[in-house]
Amino acid sequence: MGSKERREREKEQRKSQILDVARELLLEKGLQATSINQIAKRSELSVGTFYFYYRSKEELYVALQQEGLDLLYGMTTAAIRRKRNPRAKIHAIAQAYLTFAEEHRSYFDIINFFLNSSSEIFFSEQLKEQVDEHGNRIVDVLANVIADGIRSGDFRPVPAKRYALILWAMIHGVTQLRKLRHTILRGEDLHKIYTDAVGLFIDAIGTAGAGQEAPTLDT
Amino acid sequence: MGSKERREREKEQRKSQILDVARELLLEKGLQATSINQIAKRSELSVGTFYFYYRSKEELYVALQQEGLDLLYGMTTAAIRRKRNPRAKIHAIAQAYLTFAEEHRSYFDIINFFLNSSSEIFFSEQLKEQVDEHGNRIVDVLANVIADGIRSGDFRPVPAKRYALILWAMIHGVTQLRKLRHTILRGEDLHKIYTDAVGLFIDAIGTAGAGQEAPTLDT
Amino acid sequence: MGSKERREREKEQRKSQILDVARELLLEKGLQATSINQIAKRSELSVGTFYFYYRSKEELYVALQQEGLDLLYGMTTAAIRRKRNPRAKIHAIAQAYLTFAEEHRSYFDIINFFLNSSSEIFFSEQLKEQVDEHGNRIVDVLANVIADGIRSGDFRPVPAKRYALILWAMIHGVTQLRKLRHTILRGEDLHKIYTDAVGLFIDAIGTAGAGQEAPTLDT
Amino acid sequence: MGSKERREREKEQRKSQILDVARELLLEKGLQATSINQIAKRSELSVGTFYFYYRSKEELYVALQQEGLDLLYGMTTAAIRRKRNPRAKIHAIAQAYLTFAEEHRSYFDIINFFLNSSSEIFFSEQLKEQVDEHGNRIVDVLANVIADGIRSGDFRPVPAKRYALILWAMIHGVTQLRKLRHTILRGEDLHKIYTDAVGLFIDAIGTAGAGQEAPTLDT
DNA sequence: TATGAATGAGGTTTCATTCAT
DNA sequence: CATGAATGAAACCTCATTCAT
Repeated sequence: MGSKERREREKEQRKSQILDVARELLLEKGLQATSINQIAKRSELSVGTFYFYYRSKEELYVALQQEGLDLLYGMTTAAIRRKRNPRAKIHAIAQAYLTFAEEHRSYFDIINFFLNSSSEIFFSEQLKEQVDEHGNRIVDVLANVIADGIRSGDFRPVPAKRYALILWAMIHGVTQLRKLRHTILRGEDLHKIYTDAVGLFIDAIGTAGAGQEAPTLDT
Repeated sequence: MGSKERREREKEQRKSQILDVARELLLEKGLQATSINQIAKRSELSVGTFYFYYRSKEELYVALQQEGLDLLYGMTTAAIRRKRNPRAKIHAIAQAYLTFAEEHRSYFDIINFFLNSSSEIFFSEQLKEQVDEHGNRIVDVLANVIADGIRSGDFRPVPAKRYALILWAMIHGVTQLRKLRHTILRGEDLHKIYTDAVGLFIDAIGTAGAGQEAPTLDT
Repeated sequence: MGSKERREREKEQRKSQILDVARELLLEKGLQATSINQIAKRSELSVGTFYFYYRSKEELYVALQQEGLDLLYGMTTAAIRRKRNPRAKIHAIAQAYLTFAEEHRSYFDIINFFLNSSSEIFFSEQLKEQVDEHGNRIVDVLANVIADGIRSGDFRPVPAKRYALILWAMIHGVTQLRKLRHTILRGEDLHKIYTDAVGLFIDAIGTAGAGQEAPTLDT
Repeated sequence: MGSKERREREKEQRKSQILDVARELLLEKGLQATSINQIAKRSELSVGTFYFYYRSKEELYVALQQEGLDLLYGMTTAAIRRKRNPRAKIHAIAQAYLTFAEEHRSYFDIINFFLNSSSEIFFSEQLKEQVDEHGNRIVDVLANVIADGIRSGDFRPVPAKRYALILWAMIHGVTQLRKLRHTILRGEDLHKIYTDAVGLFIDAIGTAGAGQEAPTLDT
C-alpha cells in the first residue's frame, strides 16, 4: 500500500539529487555556463529524465532559489533563537547572512541572479511571485526583530518593515563587495566593514539609553 | 599629419556608436539575449568590422562598464558641486545614484553583472582591474565627502574609506530592491526607503550638534 | 460469463475515449504537434496504458482514419436516404461531404494526411489497405448512385466507378480550396464554387431529357 | 567592381543548391522526416551555414514552394503555347499538371503540404500570402484560357475565374488519387480517369456546336 | 490491466569568432 | 579598413517507446 508513497519519496529524492548536482556545477562554472546537458550527464541521467523531473531550466532555477531561501531562513531563525537582546539579534542575523554567502556561494549567486534584470525577462510572473514569497519570510523575520526592539524600548519607533528592508539591502550590498576584494577592497577587511555596517544601523535606530555593551558575536 | 589624429578620432566615434547600439539592445532584450551578430546588424556594420574595433565580447562589456562608471562618476561629482553641507552632499550623491539606476538602466544592469560571480569566471583578471579602477574613483568621491565632514566636525571620526564603501553598498543594495517592487515591496514606497536609508547613514555618523536642517533634495 | 464481454466493451470504450482526446488535440495543435504524452495526459491515463490500447502512434492514426471514414460513410448514406432523384442524391452527397469537412475538421485533416506522400512512408502496407477498405465503401456509394442514374436514364452510360472517383476527387479538391479562402479565393464564394462544381458534373453526365428541376438542397 | 555582383550570384547559387538537396531528401524520406541537420550534412555545409542562407525551416519550405509553383507555371504556359483550340489548351494544361506531379513529386508534395491545415499552424500569414501569390498566377492562366474560349464561342459564358478554380481543384483532386493506386484504384487506369475528368469539364462548359474533334494529347 | 520513470537520439536554432577577399 | 560567408559545438527541449513494478 505504501508503494505509492515510497515512489513519491523517491521522486523527491531524485529531484533533490539533481539540485545538488546543479548547485555543484553552478559553483564550478557559473550560472550562464551550466547547461542542462551537463547537469544530466553528471547526474548520470539522460536529458529526457531531467525534463521528466523539471519542466524547464526556469523551473530548476526556481527550485534552487527556493531551496536557498529556505536554507537562509533556517539559518536566520536559528541565529536569533538564543539571543534575547534585539541588538544582538540583528548582529546574529547579519552574521548568518555572511556565513550563508560564504559557505553556500552557489545559493547566494542564484539569489543575486534573481535580483538582476536578466531575471525580469527570463522568468514568468508566476514563478517570480513564488520565489519572492519565500524571500518575504526572511524580511519578516527581520521586521519582527525590529518591532520587538521598538516594543522593548531598545529601538526608536521606526516603520519596522521599511527598516527591515533597509537592513537587508545593506547587508546584501556589503556582501556583494566580496567580489571586489582583490581590487577596490585592497587594504580593507571585509569583516570589519560588515560589522561596522551593522553597528551603524543599530546605532541609528537605537535609543540612547539602551544596552551599549559590546555585542557578543558568535558564528 | 593631422590625418592620423582624425583617423584616431573617427575610430573612437565608431567604437562609441557600437556602444550605443549595444546599450540599446541590452535594454531591450537583456544581456544574455544580445549577440554580436545583432549588434553588428543594427550598427549597420559587418561582424568582421565589429571585431576590428573590439577584440571580443568581453572587451565590449568592459568598455560598456567603463562608460557607465564614467557617466556615474560625472553625475556624482556634478551632484556635490553646489553643495556645501556634507550631509547635503551625501544626499545628493545618493540621489544621483538612484537617477542613474533609473535613467540608465542598461548601465546599471551591466554594473550589476560585474558584481555577480558569473563575472569572476567570465572576465580575465586584467580586465577586471581596469574596470575596478573606474569604480574606485566613485568610492573615492564618497570617501572625500566623508573625510571633509569629519574635518568640519559634521561627522564623527570614522574611517572614511570604509564608511564610503558601506554607504555605497547600502545605496546599491536599496536600488536593487527595485526588482521586487511588484512582490516584496508591495505597499512600500521605494523612494521613502531610499531617503530613510541615506538619512539613517548620516544620523549614525553625524555628530549631535551639527546642522540638522532639512536636506535640500534637488534632482 | 458476461464479464468477458463487459471487459471487451470497456476496452472499446477506453479506446474510443482516447480517440476523442486525440481528435481534440489534433484540432488544437495540428497533427505534427500532437504527441502521445500529451494525449495520455489529457486522457488522464499513463503512457503505458496508452500503449496497451494502441500498439503505436501509427495504429492510433489508422483508428482515427477509420472512425472518420465511418462517420463520413454514415453521413453519406443518410444524405441519400430520402432522395429519389439521382441528381438530387449527388447534390446531397456533396453537401454531406462539405459538412463533414467543416464540422469534423480533425477527421478531414487526417484523411488529407493519408493522401499525402508522407503517409506512403509512414504507414505499413497492411494498415494502408485497412484504411482504404473503409474509404472504398464511400466510393461505392457514389458509384451506386451513378449506376442507378444510368439505369433510370438520368445519366449517360458512363463507367460508374470511374466517374464516382472523378466526382469524389472533384469534391475533395474543391473542399481543399478552403485553405486558400483568405488569399486566392478572395472575392469568391466557396459555396458557389462548390455548387457549380457539382452542377457541372451532373450536367456532363446527365441526359438531355431528364429532370432539370432545381435540385432541392437540404442540409 | 563586379565582385559584389559575383558574390550575389554565388549566394543565389548556394541557396539553389540547398534547395536541390532539400528536394532530394524530401523525395527520399518525406517532409516530416527531413531535418535541417540532414540537409546541411548532404549539402556539405555546416548547420550554421544553412541558417545563414535561410532564416528558418519555414523559409526553406516557402522557397521550395515558390520554386515549385514557378516551375509549374512555366510548364503550364509552355503547354498552351502551341495550341489554338481552347479545348486543346485545357487538355494540355491538365496533362502538364499530371506530368508535374509525376516527375517532380517533391514539389507536388510540398504544394500538398500547404493545402493541409498543418500549414495553417506552421506558417506565418505573411509567408502564406507570398506563396499564394505564386499560386494565383497559375489559376489566372486557366481563367484566361476559359475566358478566351467564351469569347471564341467554344464555351458557355460561365464565370471564368470560378470555373478555373473548379478545374484546378478537379485536376488536383484526381492527381491525389495516385496515392490510392494500389488499393481503391485497383483495376482502374489513372490516366483514363484523368482524361475523362478533363473531358467531363470541357463537355459541361462547352457549347454544342464547337469542335468535337478528338483532342490531340501531346505530352 | 495500469503505472510512470527512463531513455537518448534527434529536433531547430544561436553563438562568438575567423579569415579569405 | 571592411566585408560577410563559414564554422560547428552547444543551447534547450521533445519524442515514441520500453519495462520493471
